Amino acid sequence: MSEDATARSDSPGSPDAGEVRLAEVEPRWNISPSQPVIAVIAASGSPAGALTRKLVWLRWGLVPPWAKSQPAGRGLVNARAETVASKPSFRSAFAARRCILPADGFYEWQVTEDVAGRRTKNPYYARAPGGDLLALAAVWEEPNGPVGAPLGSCAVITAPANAALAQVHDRMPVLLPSASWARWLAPEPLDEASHRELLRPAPDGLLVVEQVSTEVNNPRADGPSLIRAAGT
DNA sequence: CCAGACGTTGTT
DNA sequence: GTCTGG
DNA sequence: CCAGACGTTGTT
DNA sequence: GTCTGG
Repeated sequence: MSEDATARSDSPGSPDAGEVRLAEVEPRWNISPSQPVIAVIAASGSPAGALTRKLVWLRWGLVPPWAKSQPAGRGLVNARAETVASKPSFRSAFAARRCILPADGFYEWQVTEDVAGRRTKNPYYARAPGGDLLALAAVWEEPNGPVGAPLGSCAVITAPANAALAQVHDRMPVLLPSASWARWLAPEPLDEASHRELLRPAPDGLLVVEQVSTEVNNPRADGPSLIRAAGT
């Protein structure tokens, strides 16, 4: 699966790499792993009970804190809601560095086999019916190496697909309702009850899911036409 | 004890 | 850093 | 996530 | 098949 979200994203400038300057953000329609995404995190030093937030650029593909630097691969793109609290790669991030990736929607791929046994990958775009931004739950890490990796990194948390998406794929990103944003972003461990309450599949009816052109299968393709429903 | 993995998705 | 496997 | 590349010595 | 790049 992939949360190739249509967050508004662009390459950060060298100075202030992690700082988001909204006026310079360009819209994106095909964000894939390894690329910068905009994340909402708790501002450091915000007092408990008076959380302040800030926007930062993170690279999609979490690099665990014990890794010396950016690994060869793409990093850890997803973390399962069922295991994110205990896996060594995510445990510390889940305890102290939860974040939200704002996105207008996300893609999921339906893999099917035709009669000849060939696999086809058909993309679907999921979004809120009213056009509201979605809040994708994620965890993040600070950059590890001394120099060379200016951005932090993040992994999207997934849960079992809800009914709206189950026909397309068996997993989906965890989507957080606004009422839970503050609790999710607070930089301290989540109690077990909150963990179970927040990290579950989105309610059915939250999303409209439409098939889109396989044009989006090319990671270099971008533009508003990618989210146009197929056949329209 | 030390060495080596540490993640997911999807595919076989 | 921490857990798992040998 | 998907798409596309994947390699070196030595020869033309 | 597997890795890299986007």
